[in-house]
Amino acid sequence: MAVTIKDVAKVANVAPSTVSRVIANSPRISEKTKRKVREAMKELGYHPNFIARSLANQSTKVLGVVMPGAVDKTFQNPFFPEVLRGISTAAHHKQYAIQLSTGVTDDEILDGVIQMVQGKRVDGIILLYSKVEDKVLKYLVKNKFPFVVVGKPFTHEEEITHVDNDNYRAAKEATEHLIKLGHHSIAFVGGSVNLVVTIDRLLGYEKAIRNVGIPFKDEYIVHEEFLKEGGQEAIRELLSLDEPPTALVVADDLMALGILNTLHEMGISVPGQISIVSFNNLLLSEVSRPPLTSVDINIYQLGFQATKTLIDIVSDSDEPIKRITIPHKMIVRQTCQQFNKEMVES
Amino acid sequence: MAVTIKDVAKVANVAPSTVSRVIANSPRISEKTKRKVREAMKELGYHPNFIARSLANQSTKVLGVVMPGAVDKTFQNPFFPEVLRGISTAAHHKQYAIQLSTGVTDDEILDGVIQMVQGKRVDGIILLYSKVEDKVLKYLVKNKFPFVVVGKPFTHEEEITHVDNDNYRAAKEATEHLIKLGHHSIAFVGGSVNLVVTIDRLLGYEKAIRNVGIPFKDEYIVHEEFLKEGGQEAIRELLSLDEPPTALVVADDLMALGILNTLHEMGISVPGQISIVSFNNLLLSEVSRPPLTSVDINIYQLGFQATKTLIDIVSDSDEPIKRITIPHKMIVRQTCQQFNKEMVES
DNA sequence: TTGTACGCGTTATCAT
DNA sequence: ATGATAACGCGTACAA
Repeated sequence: MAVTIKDVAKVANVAPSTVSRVIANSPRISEKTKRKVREAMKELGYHPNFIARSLANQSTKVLGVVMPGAVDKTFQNPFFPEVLRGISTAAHHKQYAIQLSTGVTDDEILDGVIQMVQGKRVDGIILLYSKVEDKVLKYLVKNKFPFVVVGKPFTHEEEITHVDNDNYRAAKEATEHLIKLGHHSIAFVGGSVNLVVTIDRLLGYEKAIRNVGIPFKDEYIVHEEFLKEGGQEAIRELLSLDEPPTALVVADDLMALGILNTLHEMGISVPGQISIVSFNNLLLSEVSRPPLTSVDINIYQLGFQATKTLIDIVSDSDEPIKRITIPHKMIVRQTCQQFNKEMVES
Repeated sequence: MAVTIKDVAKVANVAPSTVSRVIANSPRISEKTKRKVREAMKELGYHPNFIARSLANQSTKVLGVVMPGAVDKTFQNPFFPEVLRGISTAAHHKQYAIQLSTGVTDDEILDGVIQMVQGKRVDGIILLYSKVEDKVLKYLVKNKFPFVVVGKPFTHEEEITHVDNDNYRAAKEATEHLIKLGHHSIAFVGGSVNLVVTIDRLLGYEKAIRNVGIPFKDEYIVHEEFLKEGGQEAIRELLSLDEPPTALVVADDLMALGILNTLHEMGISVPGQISIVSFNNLLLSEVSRPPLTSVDINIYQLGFQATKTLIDIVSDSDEPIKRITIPHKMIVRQTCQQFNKEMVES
């Protein structure tokens, strides 16, 4: 059996409670006994038992992180390691541990969350996605369990603490970038329509084109998963239109990569014949060919701030609701080019 | 305060211990009382408190996962989400939760592990990397704490349960593939020399070339981080040699991607002038240009089996030491080509 | 300043 | 088949 607070107490000739107070560094303990106790702790190699502490405290110092459905490939998106890095850093900083929850179906995920919450395994939860009509989110609100979402809640935005980019503006700017280059036929290739981020970016795109009098065409809107396989289908559909687009706003770098590939196979040059701007600025956007013009959304900060905020919430229950916006920045590389006539004629 | 076992006991008119037995589905409880108790549980919305259970059981039903140093970009390698997916699935399956540990420096990582172990936060640990002289590994062995490593331990291989590919053979086969295509000048671009996987693959490479009488040249061995920035340097060095290689064995797809890019910038065609075979078969190897010939190491299985094994170990302490080898498979795409004279003459 | 005693929610042992 | 009771290791109100 491991060494406990009682063993330390015996060696130091004090009561267990005194040892406990030394651990908490209570000011009501004399320096002398503190030293004595600390020596005993070191001598015995004492380490506090977190489980016991949690039970006594009703607090675990653990944060739950809920990932979206790990439907095989979605998960390979480097977005996740990157948020995790931000989360880890912030958590580690405040001595919190991270518990991960995944599942392939929505019910499995909800199940995991219920385990975490009801089982009192975690003090708070970080939701790594935001979609319409999400059961997990509903469950958390209903049970008044502390949580933050990375992304923007679909409804009750003002009542839920969340950390997000201004995706509306980001997409608007990205689209305007293309417009400034002379493009008029701009298509939008987004991820799942259930994701709020897709909705926001679509709205930003729409605003930008409407602002300059370009009509919004349904045929120019393609929704696919945030993945490369999706990209291939999407692009083929678009190019078969009577008036094919000369530029694309793509919701994710990985998807853009797939599109780049498809275009290459079709013998269409980027940015020669089609310009592309995408989102996330993943590592791989630098090494794609050509390197992607991509909106950096500061994924690390998304995770970091979400965690920091959640810790504030769990450690002070009347922390106000916050809406934190992480700045984005368009990184111009080589997938965009001035519009010219040959594009459509080729 | 949440509903406890006692509340249920009262409602069902039984003792708390009986409720506990019903939860464990003890055969020594009559079906009648079981029904009664279960009804009470449902009525009150009872959920067992995992923390309390852990304290009583001395077991948490949590597995710790230790990632390598999150030195900014290394982490973006999709390898990690993919192992995590395997780990999650296996863990979920057996009702285990996953606790993540990261840190940027080695000491920070060790620190996290010590917290997990001494704090009794986890029942066992999965090490997601294997490098020479690893303090974490040493710590775990010294404390006889249950763990498995994904990869091959540098020493005491027979005494440590681990799940790995046969990287030696995989690299040997990859190299032989190039040899069969007529290549004689084959370079090896590996990741950090401290990683055992790098060492194994290098040995496999060496064996393959020695087998056919090709001398091993130091100048043909380049070590860089498993990253794309690294790739760029590596390739420049190689091509400045008197007798530049006509083929490359590259330790990671992400790195290969960087190399592909660099070569393109230098006006060197792949596979026209240089052939490449790399490892991991990440999603992105399909969408690179040209698509990468890559050895699929079945990352998901690596995580899945490691977790399954670890659970076996923690639930039955005299489980024997195991060495599990996950099969690999070379996926031939378009980065390799028959050697011909023009390659060197161009 | 320090010690005593109880509670946190379970499980397990020993009775009955 | 079930109930009392004592752990598990720690925190804390209350007492001294």
